[in-house]
Amino acid sequence: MAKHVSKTRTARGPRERGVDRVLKLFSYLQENGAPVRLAELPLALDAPKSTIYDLVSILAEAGLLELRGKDSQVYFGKLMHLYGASYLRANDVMARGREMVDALAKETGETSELCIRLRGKQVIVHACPGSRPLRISSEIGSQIPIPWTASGRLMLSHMSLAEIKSILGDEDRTMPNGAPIDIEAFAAECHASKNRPLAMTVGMINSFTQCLAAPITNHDGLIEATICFVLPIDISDEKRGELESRLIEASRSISLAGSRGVAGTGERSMM
Amino acid sequence: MAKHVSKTRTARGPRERGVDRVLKLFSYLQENGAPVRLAELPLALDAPKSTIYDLVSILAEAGLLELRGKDSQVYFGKLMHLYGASYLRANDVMARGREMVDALAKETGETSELCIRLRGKQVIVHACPGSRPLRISSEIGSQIPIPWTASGRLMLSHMSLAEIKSILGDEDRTMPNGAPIDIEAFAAECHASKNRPLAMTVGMINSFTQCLAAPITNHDGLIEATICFVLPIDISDEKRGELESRLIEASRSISLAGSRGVAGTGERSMM
DNA sequence: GAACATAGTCCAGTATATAAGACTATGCAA
DNA sequence: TTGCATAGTCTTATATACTGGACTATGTTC
Repeated sequence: MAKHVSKTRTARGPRERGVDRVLKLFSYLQENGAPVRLAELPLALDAPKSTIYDLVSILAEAGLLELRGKDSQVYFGKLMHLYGASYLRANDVMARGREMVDALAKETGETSELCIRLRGKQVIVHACPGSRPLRISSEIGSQIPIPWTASGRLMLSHMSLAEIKSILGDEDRTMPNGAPIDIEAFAAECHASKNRPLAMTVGMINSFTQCLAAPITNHDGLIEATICFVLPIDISDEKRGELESRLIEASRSISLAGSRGVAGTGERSMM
Repeated sequence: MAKHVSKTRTARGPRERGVDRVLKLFSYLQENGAPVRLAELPLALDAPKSTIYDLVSILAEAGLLELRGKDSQVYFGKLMHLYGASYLRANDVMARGREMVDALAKETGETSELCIRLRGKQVIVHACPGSRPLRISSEIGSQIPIPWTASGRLMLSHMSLAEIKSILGDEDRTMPNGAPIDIEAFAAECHASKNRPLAMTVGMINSFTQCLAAPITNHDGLIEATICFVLPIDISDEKRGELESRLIEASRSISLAGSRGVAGTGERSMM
């Protein structure tokens, strides 16, 4: 009894669920970053032609996708934008995070980013390039494994070892240099960053940048996102000190949980 | 052989497709405008509990929805926002439309809106309230039947009678006062507004506002959206003249089709 | 405590969505 | 023309997603 073979979403049977195909389709479009020919999708997604044509026509009719031109370029549609905007409206945290990124970049001249976590990946949802002659910029929407970043550690700091294991896919368990991570040690690092107002990565992804990150918490005190500076590695200590305190201040001001000393011990009370 | 009972998406069998349930779920969340208790959804959507719990958990895991709090409030998730932002990035027309709305509102002090069409409805995707003491504002995301607006007529101007019939649902075929519309006459009105640089509705939705709308076209010359002013009905002719020309200028500047001299009078024949 | 209400989980049967693949359509080249 | 390649449509079968409904869990009222 109770085999539960396919509890995971990754099950690969002879048939796959429509919803799952849709999720993969969205993900592929996002990854691709630009419209894709409809005829190309079945191959790209390793899915039957009939299924894809069917689903795309449903989604396009609904407005979540859009078909354009005579070669049927497929991409996200207006409805997706509308829903995305609704998300923002309901999430002061995220909306204010975006504004803060713009403000910080303008004020300090440094590249600023707003990051979230999706499963075992960190995603840049908003960024504003700094005014340095040599711009350090990352593509919006680009995803990197959580263990590669300090801000990722912040975002996992409240999770148990088991939870951390469950969200990290196989491909998220190696470092940029290819070395496999030690999960237990990694989880310990995450827990160590709990309640820290700031995290920092030096030269982890590439050798000429460092990253300062601060957590943004929602009303439940959970870390929903991080706000970051991406800096050249040779910045002066003085300058960095300034940026650090500015970032902490920023993250306090947009976080909703009472960072009022209690920090986490609150009654939950839920508005 | 070939009955095709259910070519339409509206088919109501004993079972309904997962994708369709998902679309309705999204639509309901959007309509509701705020998080909804998970337990409430099966009733609201007239769907089986098991199905909804299943789908929501998939979508939440993926990040398209988010579950919050101990009473499981459901709403759009971060991934939706990310995809919506991708849509914007790929659509200069739409992105610039939003900026223009903000600029117009600031410059003229009048309420400005960006509208699109979804099936037979017009949707406000972006708005910026004016600076009048008595603000005229509409909810972002609110939907009204196409025939109620002038900007709706613009958005249908390129469609055949048959197409117009096919996109208008039953509920889109009555006027605000309850009178049914005459489709043929309505289609003629749409066609009449083809290539017009401006459309105008006076007191159609309520008796104290008028609406000026101008089309925004994409690279294919199709009308993707409209940009509008919502004005009090008693505005002076002089002021209105100013706003009209400003709006036309704005729509020209963000439209992508070659408004290069040809500007409406060119080929294209049409009536 | 018992009685009830509200939330959420789990399981097995069957209506049907997915998938395979034949088919049509279009374009391009020899 | 024929041959080949790429796009898209349509139909049938069967693996399974959706469903109904029983079940557990939690909270509230008497």
